[in-house]
Amino acid sequence: MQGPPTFGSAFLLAQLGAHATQRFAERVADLGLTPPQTGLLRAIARRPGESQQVLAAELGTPPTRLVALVDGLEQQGLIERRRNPQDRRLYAVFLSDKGQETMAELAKAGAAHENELTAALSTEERSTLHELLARIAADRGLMPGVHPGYRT
Amino acid sequence: MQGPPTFGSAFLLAQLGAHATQRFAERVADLGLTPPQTGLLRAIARRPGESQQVLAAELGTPPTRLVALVDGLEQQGLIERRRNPQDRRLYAVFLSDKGQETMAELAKAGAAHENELTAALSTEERSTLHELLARIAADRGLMPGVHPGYRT
DNA sequence: TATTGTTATACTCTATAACTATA
DNA sequence: TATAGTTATAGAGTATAACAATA
Repeated sequence: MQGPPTFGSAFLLAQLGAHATQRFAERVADLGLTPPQTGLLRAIARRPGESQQVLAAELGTPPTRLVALVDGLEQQGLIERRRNPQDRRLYAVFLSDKGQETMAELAKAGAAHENELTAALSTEERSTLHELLARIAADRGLMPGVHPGYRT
Repeated sequence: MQGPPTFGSAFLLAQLGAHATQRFAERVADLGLTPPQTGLLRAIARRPGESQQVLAAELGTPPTRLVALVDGLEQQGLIERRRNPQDRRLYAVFLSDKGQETMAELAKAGAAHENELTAALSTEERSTLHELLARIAADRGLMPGVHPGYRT
């Protein structure tokens, strides 16, 4: 008998997703970061100079939550808040040089994480997996690169 | 250029895993349950009459956390605590008739969840995905059916 | 003295609402 | 009056430690 497996792909996705999140958290903790902070850092790197409101909207998180995240990154000297002279209510958020370096380290950590997680698969199987996962993510309406953990 | 994709399979797994968890939580909320409660209910169905200590060990969660979970299921009349006459410190935990019915509804919800999540894939692609995910889960040392969310 | 289950407590993460300063 | 950012507060969810009953 084949039929639907006892633990289907939906459960495996939830299980592996939680595992992946946990392992990633351990890796970035070595850099002094939390997973939400890394997502924000990437967003700032992609669109430097945006206001906190724009960043919050892009990540799909309440602006209040962003304050603490930005605070943490700023205290570590990874980003800079600069007042916008045209409209002094706004900050423009930028990566510092140290932030750029951290981004490079994050890329390394991400690659190591990717390799560890897919170690059981051949090169061809890895690309098959990636294609299937990307198709599901698109079908389910998930934004590329935006983790649902931010969502309101 | 091919190379490593910007958002690799590790990120897609985390993203899809969080999405799957969220959707599943919405579905079981209709049955008045939380995801951790459904995991416990399944564990009790698989091994009826075990003590809370054994159940906690099986799920990999602190025994103190199990108390609230068991309380919730008991208050809904889905399970029964029965004192063990040989050792009156222990409870033996069983599914009630209503609990059996809820298990059947959970199976239906799980199947609908599975179909929704893999809607973008053909039958053959679904089995390919399942095989690859199961291989990764085994390689990463994940227990079949045990969600890392329980882990200490 | 050890073990099962429980309660009390604290900590983390996040959201909601109220506030300030600028416009 | 409206908007950007902030602070205060409260609510989940979970872990750790202390406790009562039984062995």
